[in-house]
Amino acid sequence: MKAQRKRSANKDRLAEVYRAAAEIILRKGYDATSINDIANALGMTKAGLYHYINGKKELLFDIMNFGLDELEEEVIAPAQSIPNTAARLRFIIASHARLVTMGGGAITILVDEITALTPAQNRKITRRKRAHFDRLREVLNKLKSEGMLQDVDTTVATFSLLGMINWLSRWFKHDGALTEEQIAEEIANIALNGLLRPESRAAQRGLRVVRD
Amino acid sequence: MKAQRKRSANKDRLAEVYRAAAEIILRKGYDATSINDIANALGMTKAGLYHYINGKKELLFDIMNFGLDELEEEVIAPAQSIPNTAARLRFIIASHARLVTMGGGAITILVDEITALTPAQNRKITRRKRAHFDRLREVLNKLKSEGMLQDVDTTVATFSLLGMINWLSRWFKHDGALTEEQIAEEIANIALNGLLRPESRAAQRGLRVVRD
DNA sequence: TAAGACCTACCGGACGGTCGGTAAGACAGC
DNA sequence: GCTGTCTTACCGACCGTCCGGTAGGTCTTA
Repeated sequence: MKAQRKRSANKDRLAEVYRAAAEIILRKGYDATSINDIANALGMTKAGLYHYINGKKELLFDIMNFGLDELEEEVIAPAQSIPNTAARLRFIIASHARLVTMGGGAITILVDEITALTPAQNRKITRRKRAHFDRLREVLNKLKSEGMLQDVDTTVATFSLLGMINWLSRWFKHDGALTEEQIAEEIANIALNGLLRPESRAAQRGLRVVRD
Repeated sequence: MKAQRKRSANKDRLAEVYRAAAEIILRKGYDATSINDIANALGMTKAGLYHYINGKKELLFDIMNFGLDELEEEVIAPAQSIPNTAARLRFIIASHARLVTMGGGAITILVDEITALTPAQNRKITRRKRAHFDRLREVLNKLKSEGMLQDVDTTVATFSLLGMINWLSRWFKHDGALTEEQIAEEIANIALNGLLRPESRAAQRGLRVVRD
């Protein structure tokens, strides 16, 4: 029964469906997006759209997997060939940021609408996300063992990196002052070098202000 | 007709309503949370809950304003009394992070469910968010004029800071390895000092890997 | 002529919200 | 201290709307 075997003729239109659905879901959120919204955006009726998809949840699940495929293809795989660890980290940050800002690539983000999935789907996506997280943290651990990392917890650092990058989709506008390329570089700089100049760090370092 | 004049007897229960609603909305998202969900969590029926609220959107709007009040009270106001700019920035980052992780404080985050609001409500929340963003960027600009900032775009830097902090709510678990206090410090360190040791930056600096 | 790509029409259910109540208490007058 | 009035804090039943999903038909293309 499952619409598994999509032929090549079909495939182009199916990609359009994914692209349109991802764009709307990203903008309005999964729950607030109706099947009709997606169908209309494609110049179709709801029933027509059901010719291509097997349900709303499965559509979301497919799009998430598509986004994760993209991430592995465009960020992880090419990063493997960069021998220097610091340079590899920079590449991962910048290219992931580019994936978020570039048209369509923003799909990676809605990987976080996991609550809308069935438990089984949720588990699969969570596992893939977890694998990506671990790979990224592994890079930081390697840097640490090479003595190149500041004294930071690599788990918190990994989450912070992903936070910076994923938050991009909330504020980035294509007609803004900076290009996708410039923003990717800026984010990599901020993450790797921090905000303060090394010689200006005395003023805040060691200072802790705690509220009770 | 509007339920404006809530007496003090009423007020405690209203706070409970907000707290319960915020907790559920934060966990499941606004659209996926039904009025019934909130009512049940309070041991009430839907109609009973409507004794306290004037509608789902207005409930969300009230909670958002509550979160922003909290942010100004616990982060912005106390920061004013810190004269050193770098120390002030560190305090803002750490205390905002604490606000996100501490119980109930996570409310700040759902300020980002703005699409669910009416246009008028949306405008008001957006204005308050914008004001906060501007205040934060102003701190960075001041640091820049004092020559203490690295060569970064302060707009991108501000968004990145907020991204790191807000993303916290997605991964922080109260029973994790680090305390709220430790995580706040870690995030402040990462943001201010970056990931790489200053003397280890040559390997990646100036290196750009671009895909086409 | 058969399959693919759509459509119109419809269903069951969930949702936000409303309505007419009511139990329990506060408070006044006698 | 009893009675009648008013208010608060809720409830059960219900309504109209919209949503995800389906059944069955029609048009097009190879």
